Amino acid sequence: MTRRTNPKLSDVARTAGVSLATASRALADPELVKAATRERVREVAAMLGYVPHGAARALATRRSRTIGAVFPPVDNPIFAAATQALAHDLAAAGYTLLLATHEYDPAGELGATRALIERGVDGLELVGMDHDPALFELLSRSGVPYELMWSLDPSGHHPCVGIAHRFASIRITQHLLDLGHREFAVIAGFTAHNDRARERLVGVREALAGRGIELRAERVFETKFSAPHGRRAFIELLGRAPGFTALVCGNDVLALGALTECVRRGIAVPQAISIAGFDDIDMAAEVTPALTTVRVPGAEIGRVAAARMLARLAGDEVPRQEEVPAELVIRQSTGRPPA
Amino acid sequence: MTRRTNPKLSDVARTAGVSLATASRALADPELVKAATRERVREVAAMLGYVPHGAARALATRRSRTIGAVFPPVDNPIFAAATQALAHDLAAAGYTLLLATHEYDPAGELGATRALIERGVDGLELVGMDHDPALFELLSRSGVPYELMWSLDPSGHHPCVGIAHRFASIRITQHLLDLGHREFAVIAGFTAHNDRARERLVGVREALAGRGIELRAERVFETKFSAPHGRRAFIELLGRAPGFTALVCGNDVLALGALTECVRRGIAVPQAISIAGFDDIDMAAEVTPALTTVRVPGAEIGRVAAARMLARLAGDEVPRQEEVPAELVIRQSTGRPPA
DNA sequence: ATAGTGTCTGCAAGCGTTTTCATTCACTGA
DNA sequence: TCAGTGAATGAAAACGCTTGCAGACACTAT
Repeated sequence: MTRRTNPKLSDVARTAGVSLATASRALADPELVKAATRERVREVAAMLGYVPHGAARALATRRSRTIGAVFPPVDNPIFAAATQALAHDLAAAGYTLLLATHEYDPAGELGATRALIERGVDGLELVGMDHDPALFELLSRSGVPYELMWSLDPSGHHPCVGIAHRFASIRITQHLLDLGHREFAVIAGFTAHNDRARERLVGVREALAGRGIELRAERVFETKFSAPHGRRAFIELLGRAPGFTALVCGNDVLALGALTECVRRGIAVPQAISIAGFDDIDMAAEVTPALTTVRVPGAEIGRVAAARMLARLAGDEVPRQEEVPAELVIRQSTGRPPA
Repeated sequence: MTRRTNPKLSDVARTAGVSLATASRALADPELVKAATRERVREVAAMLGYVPHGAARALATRRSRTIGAVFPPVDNPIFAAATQALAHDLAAAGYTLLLATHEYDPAGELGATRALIERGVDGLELVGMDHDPALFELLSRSGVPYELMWSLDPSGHHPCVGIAHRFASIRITQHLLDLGHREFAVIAGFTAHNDRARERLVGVREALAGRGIELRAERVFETKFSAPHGRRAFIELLGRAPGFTALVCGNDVLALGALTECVRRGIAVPQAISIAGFDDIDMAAEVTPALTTVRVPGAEIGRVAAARMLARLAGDEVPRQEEVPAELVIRQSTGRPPA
């Protein structure tokens, strides 16, 4: 069997007995062509199993109907939720998601972004504010519309949708302060190249400073976002500067790691130590004790980002910044400090 | 400021004082052009901020350097892990991932697949064996190389990489049988259009049948893969046909939902009820009691799928089927049944 | 009859690359 | 000196689609 090449539009046109232009219009701008012709073309297309050639179309129309997204690892549940929402909502509007990830490194992110732009994405979704200046330059040169997800831009310069990390962090810290805690420790994500991690840490510091409490340097540990790393960080803190009664974690995954270690060691949570997370991933409500955290609506961010991008591509105006609510969720992992 | 259009290759060529052909070669086939010329072209390209136009290149070369993947919701941690691995490994080889998802529905999957093929993907990754016949027809018509991930094809017809779900399910059920359990219940994922869910359920039935035990219909509940759904299913089973001492779940997310409800109700796990999951997501090891489960190496599946696809695109032969190991992981959520 | 008005269709010029084929040019060896 | 060789370059033809423009045609209003 000879591997016959896929039928192209000219084949459809010829078989249907119309010109290339008419065939194109019959499929793309149905109202421009007489009903009978249109039907004939469509039937022939279906019969031949015609599949449009996206690259050719993209070349002619200068649009790829493709949106790029550059994420840190999407196996982080919160990014997975956003990716899912993004892919789903874009697909509903006829767009497809080109996904690239990086390991929280500026070089990887820049390369990934460049790859997406080369693929001709119509728009680009990025995470956070911290980016290589070369990335912003690339963005403005290429003229691709973009959105920064997750954070809000203090400079008001970039279109973005996200939450106020620092403020949310202040609130959860105040919750612990209000419970009576004075001895704090923090397991943060790496703050280099990550404004979310940084702002959350700053939030803790500010909230404490507001009550005249200083966060001791040896009570802060930066690590990778994973449960095992969270556990190890907790062990490290316990060894290095014990005596804290409240542990604020950079995200839920880290908090769950710390929580597991507590269970393992028989440290009562929250009676001996209170633990707070950030993100409110699905599991936060499922573990015991359920985790006090800040709900970061990842899926909602993905949805809003998709909607904003689609609106912009349709020529509509959207607010420069869009804040989604980050709600404090008090569960069982935080309580009064031991007397 | 006039929005100057992006420089194209002809601009680079003119500025560098060479022909279009030479410019193209200088960037793509460096060895074909004299070192001096090559350098000049490259410098000009960098200076002008030239970014190749992917659609034009794809049209000319008939390759997009893009791989499509169609997943069920990627916010399921196990699929998220595979997506991450896939995107990462493809990127390392200069390919980008076009991601589409669906809600476990054949129509959505078919549409998503068609969209990817229209985008001109060089290869396609799908999940599982259950697909609309129209999808397979589309696949063979278009001639796009594809891989089925997650399962193994009993017919040996399709290229695939995955695990033997039924066998793994039999093993974890036998583990429970060996502990002395005789009263089983199952929370399964929806088995329609999902061979993994179906095979896992069949595995439980077969293992029980092997010991002369029948799985009662009212002890089986199919539901959506989410922790809340798992919890509700558990409550339903408890109300409908109590008395089971072993609960086998279609995946870890369902199992964690059931586990949470046990903790909530003070049902001792594993003393009163043993719970087994499937997948070994990160959280399985973090909860208390830690979950007995089958390790499905999602990231590994993604890696192997990427490697196989890249090899095939490079013209290499790969084995038609590749099985990745699915290991039984015995933790604390399973034990002897109550006397 | 004639001009005027739409509606439908076709021609052909792009879109920005890659790649085949031919050409030029500087060498080489006889 | 001259054909022969190989390396470097250029001209131009694809790749498969969209779309501006103009023509053909059937009407209607004058």
